[in-house]
Amino acid sequence: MPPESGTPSAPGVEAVAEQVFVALADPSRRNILAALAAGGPATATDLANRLPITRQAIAKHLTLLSEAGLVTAEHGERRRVRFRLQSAPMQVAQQFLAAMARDWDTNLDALRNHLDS
Amino acid sequence: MPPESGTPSAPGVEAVAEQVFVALADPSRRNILAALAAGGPATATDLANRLPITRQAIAKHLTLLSEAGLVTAEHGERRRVRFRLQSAPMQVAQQFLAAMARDWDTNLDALRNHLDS
DNA sequence: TCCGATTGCAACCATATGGTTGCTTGGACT
DNA sequence: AGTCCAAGCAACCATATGGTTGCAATCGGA
Repeated sequence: MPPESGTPSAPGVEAVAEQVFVALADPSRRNILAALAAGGPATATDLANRLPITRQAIAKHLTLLSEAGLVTAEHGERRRVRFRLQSAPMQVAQQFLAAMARDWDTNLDALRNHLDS
Repeated sequence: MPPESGTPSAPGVEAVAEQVFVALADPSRRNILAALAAGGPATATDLANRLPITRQAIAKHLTLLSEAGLVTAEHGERRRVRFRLQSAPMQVAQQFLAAMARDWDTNLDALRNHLDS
């Protein structure tokens, strides 16, 4: 049986969560996401005007964010590519965190009960 | 005004969240945490028996996890050091994720309203 | 047609990261 | 005293990562 249900090509909850964690672990990436949240969809060069790093660095981060599903690239007129935020993977990661924390506390309780017996 | 309330030496929500993201971005670190969740508090050598990496690698990961607040080191008898899970930072990171996703959707709504006007 | 602006691609660089081997330290037990 | 086992420390290595510069391709407009 496949490890996941839903869309046939679903990468798995943990895989999505890992990509989100990797993405959010970097400050520059968080800055890019914050800029997109504040100013709406934008291109790489547009972001390069507001952030202290070069356009190419931003482009690399955007491909990583795109692979993580946190942004989607929409090709518009005049060869421009606008990137839009996508909150779905973050909610997956959030569920993953919640399940992990719950698992920890559950097993801690089980350990406590074991020590009582 | 200080950026945070609560304990005077509080590192800030984003800083805690970043450390959690960094910690959880690595599979070996997640394996260590899973082993601790499954078997209860354990030492580095104990974990090295269950995981496919060396004790020293695990020790490095444990110091990182300890700095992130995800585990606490308790020194016992005969120079043993046991590591115990700590779920509090994960809940902080979870709140951070939730706030971020909410912020994204809020600003997307604001953009939509702006386009309507 | 030429120019400016924008995207994509490639090479390169410095540092961080994950992991290993090897050695020392330090008890606890015989 | 000698031995065994666990922990700490240090050097080292390969690769990943974040960032840069430079260049080619492509489009719209003067």
